[in-house]
Amino acid sequence: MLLRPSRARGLLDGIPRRGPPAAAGYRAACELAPADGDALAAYAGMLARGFRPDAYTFPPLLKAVARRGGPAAAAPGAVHAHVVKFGLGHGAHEASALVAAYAAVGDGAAARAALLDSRGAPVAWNALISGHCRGKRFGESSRAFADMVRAGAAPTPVTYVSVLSACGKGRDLLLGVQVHKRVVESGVLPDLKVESALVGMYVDCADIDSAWRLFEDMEVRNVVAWTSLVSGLARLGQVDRARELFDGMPERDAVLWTAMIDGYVQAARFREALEMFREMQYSNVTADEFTMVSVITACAQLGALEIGEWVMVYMSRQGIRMDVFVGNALIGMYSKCGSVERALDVFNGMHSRDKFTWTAIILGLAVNGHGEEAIDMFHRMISVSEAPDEVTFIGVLTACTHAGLVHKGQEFFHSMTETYNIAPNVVHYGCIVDLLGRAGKITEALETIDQMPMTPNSTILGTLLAACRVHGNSEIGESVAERLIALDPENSTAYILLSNMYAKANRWEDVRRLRQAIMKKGIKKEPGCSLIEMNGMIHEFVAGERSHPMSNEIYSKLENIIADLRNVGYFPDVTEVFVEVAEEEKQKVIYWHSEKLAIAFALLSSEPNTVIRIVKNLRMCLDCHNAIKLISRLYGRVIVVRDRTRFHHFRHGLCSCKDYW
DNA sequence: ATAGGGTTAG
Repeated sequence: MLLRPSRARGLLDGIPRRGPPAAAGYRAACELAPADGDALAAYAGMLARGFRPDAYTFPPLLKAVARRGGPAAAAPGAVHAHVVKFGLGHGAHEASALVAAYAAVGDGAAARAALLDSRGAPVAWNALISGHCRGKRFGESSRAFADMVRAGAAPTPVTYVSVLSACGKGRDLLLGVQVHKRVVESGVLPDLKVESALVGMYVDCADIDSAWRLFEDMEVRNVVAWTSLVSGLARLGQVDRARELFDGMPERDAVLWTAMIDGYVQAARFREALEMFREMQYSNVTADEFTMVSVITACAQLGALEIGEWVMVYMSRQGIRMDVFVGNALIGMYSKCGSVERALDVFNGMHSRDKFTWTAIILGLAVNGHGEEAIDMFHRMISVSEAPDEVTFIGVLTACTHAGLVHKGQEFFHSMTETYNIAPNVVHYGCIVDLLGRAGKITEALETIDQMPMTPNSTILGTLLAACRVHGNSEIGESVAERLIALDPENSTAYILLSNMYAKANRWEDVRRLRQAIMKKGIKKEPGCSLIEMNGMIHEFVAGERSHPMSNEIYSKLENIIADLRNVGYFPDVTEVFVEVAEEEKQKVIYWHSEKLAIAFALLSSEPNTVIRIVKNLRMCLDCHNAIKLISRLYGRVIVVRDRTRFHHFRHGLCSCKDYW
């Protein structure tokens, strides 16, 4: 028996306090719906008022504690001390909850000890299996199952559900098939829950055919099985098939709706995801935290800040908790909408944070040009003993790039292996190439690529090529472009960057030659596309297109804007025009770039002085960058453009990227 | 008490 009174005291001392006052929307959401940390607060309050815990007190408390993870991992021990202190250590409910909590936070030994306390009750074994599964130790789950069988405990349907879930999440099809056989031999079938779990296991192991077969053989089908199939199909890239299935379903609950919404998110069909969410509300199914995560992610990708804000209101109205997942998603959304302040509000208001929270805020700060603050956040993360992972370091390295901290970035890069035992992957090397490239150290950047232990991919070569373009190093640039084209002949970025580089070096003959080669090969530039949200609607603009209902107004507004710009010295820079057309045509091509259309639309439709936020699918061209700088000054507007790789915050005629992108 | 769907990068 583990008894640690110090931990028990720690429980009462360590009750999370509320963060500093935060903006109204999410604070309402927090207050209406206590987060996990508040379960401990409620318990402490109960003791302070002199109430004694009973058999119903600890299981939910343990569940909340186990969910928190991270540095709070010691907490099950603290609750355990109280369980013993109040003489409740012998109930099967407490024992199972303890087993599950210990297993979920990764304390396998304590979990087994608690299991012994329950004298090996089947429910406690189930708790061990599912607890390990919650803690993402799937191998431990199946080991627990094997031990259970060996110990002679009788598996229940929940046992099979739990171990099948572990097989699926661990992507262990071989083991899953073995368990399936055992299920058949055991005689529990037909059992709706077990059958659904089998379907889910095959789906998770990407064996959709087996999943289908099982599903079709089920005499009675429930929402769980349907849901597994829907999300499985979506995950395998067959969203439309998932949708057909969804449409044919007799009954739809929140989980199924969420699976469908998330299916669209996974397929990068974000507008349809939001459309589904709208339909979900019409159908009077109440969304939950899971739904919100998918919806918020869709908003993030679309840069749909207004809808995102509305989602906050919806959450507080519906009493949906702002748990760690929702909070993390919100930080990502505000960051991706270019609103660091709001991202920080959410971060500060969160009761419990995990490594994803820290990583999200570090990335959010870094990518929006607050490099130094991002690095401060990293130090804070370390000081609260949250372990960084490889993604955290992408944020940290990006921060160094944006702050121009070459030496510091290299130090962090080395610390990955030396201090944190994280092997750098190609993306980390890409960050270093970006870091060096931005500082003009092109040769060192090239050396980094040639010396790294993995083969360079097209992204990292593209990063170097972009650096060559900015710094006018056409010598290295040409050879990098050649490598890039050899690696990925259809990659239009390579041609565009190379062409831009020639243009910068006034090598017009080479530009012409390259353009002809591109035409001959039939390589098409992905059309430029910009999104802007206005009054809760997402408007899409494609370069040169007139599909928007306000097109006539927009194009004439654009003419006025350009006339205004010319009055203050703007001259169209057509050096980066990719297509081979006459000079006047090139100007039109430039004028009708999607972000310019979106800005014209925004100037027509939005309130004065409001921030204009645009999401673009490609890298911005030099001319748009120049023009938008001027627009921000001339019209007194802050304009935030999120392009494929970075953010541009235009204000008073300047851009946060300092003209490097 | 144990059970289906979730968060960070490119």
